[in-house]
Amino acid sequence: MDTAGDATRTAPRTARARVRAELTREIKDEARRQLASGGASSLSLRAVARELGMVSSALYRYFASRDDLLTALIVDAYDAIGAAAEDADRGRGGADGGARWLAVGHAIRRWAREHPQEYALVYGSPVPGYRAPEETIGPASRVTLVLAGIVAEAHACGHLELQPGSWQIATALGEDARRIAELAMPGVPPQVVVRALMAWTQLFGIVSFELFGHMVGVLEALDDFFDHAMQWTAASLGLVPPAGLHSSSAVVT
Amino acid sequence: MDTAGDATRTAPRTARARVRAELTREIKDEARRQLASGGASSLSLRAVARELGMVSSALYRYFASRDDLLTALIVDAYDAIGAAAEDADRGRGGADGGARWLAVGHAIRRWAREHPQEYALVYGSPVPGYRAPEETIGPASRVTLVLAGIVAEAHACGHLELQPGSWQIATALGEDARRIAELAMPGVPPQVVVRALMAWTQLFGIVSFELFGHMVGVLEALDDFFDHAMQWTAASLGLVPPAGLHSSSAVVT
DNA sequence: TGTACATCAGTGAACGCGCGTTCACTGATGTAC
DNA sequence: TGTACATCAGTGAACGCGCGTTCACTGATGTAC
Repeated sequence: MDTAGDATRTAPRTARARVRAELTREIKDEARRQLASGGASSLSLRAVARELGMVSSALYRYFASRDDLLTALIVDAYDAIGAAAEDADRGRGGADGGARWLAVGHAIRRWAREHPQEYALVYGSPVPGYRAPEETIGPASRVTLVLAGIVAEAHACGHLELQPGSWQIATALGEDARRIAELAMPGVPPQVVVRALMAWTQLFGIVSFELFGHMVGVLEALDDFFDHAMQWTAASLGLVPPAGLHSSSAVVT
Repeated sequence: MDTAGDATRTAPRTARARVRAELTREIKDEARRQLASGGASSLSLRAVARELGMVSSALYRYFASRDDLLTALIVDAYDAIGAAAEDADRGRGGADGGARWLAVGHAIRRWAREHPQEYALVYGSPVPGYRAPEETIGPASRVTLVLAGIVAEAHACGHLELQPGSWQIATALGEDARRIAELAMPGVPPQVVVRALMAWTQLFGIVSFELFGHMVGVLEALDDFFDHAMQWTAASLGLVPPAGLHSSSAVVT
């Protein structure tokens, strides 16, 4: 929602700038296409240039090196998955933490299944010889902040039902939890923060196992399993009263 | 525990065969070393040969192709992680499911941290252009069977404390669970099987996030967090009475 | 509105490199009698 | 124990390929006056 003035100031002014923005996009699109059919290590500047009808050296007007192009793709992937999570959560502010948790979880999984190589680029094995620069940190945390926000808001509204049972937390872990709470889930007690971290790793653990082939021959009802796991983690976080979960068809993908 | 006759029949008889076995091992060792410093895609037959003082074509006496060598490394990695799990569980048969679960979980994580690139080879993004042949299936399931065995034996001994609360399971998921129970955890009810699948993905989800860099700047007390998560999943499986878990120092890595 | 200059995009050739795999070969090791 | 032949390991040259990156260049687009 920019003002007209801001829009014209950030939008490309000259024809040259417009063409440049367009071609930058086309290069990334073609690179993504190559990513989809062969993974990060088979992404080649020459092949991208060839496919776009350019000479390979021309790409250096747009990206300083192959690693720069890779970084742009990584940032885009983080941004895309973050946006998918934000979109799924938009307009659901406040009340029903359980429904929000399920909606965001399913949105993350859906994006991952639709973009398996981009998912692998950011959540798979690190690309050998590639060091992620700092500019990836912000986009990387978007999706995590959506999940944390759900817990934080449920807590702020007093909707978090704390689980019974005293689970002691080791000192160092407790400090981490307090730090994380301050950053992303203000006021949320350490026990819940730790449980949120478990839910976070649970979610991505399932999605990664699915996409990386470890469920083949093991599980077939992948949708059901994921939904079940999301309901379980929602309950373990206190986003939902444990007795209230019976049907797995509450949220349909 | 072979008989002497079997041993002599399977052991290399001639000098040639002994040298061949030795060199095969050396090739894989060197390949592993290259894996450790650059990932699967930077594994090169020529570089391996160079390092061993051979000519590159000589490797084709030992492995029919680069993919064949990669397959051997994958099988070895699965076998190594499976053996690590089995070793940690050896001699603990029967009684204390919680302790076994923790010991095996920590052993898996320890192996992964000591062999990050081998872990990434099997649990990270699939190697582009490489299709895992059937011979990897057996070794791949070793580690999983150890975990399943702990749950199965706890159940068989009547030590499994079923969690309260009725969690309905979708039909298709229930069928998967029954099939898995038959294969790996006979007699274990579907609810527990599903919870075991969640514990399984939770475990590898944490290890992968750790090794692939997603905990950097988030969590520092990685040991504590993993131990906490393992205790939590053990309790959720009923391997341990929920009230019995207080200290996280029960199992030391 | 028109000119002079600066900026930029894209070209094409080249550098230097490493890769997987094949093939005809030499010489050593193993086997059968 | 000794000889004749078969098997195998390793060599070295070659094929054909693709890659990232640099560089001097041409011609088009934009800017300042």
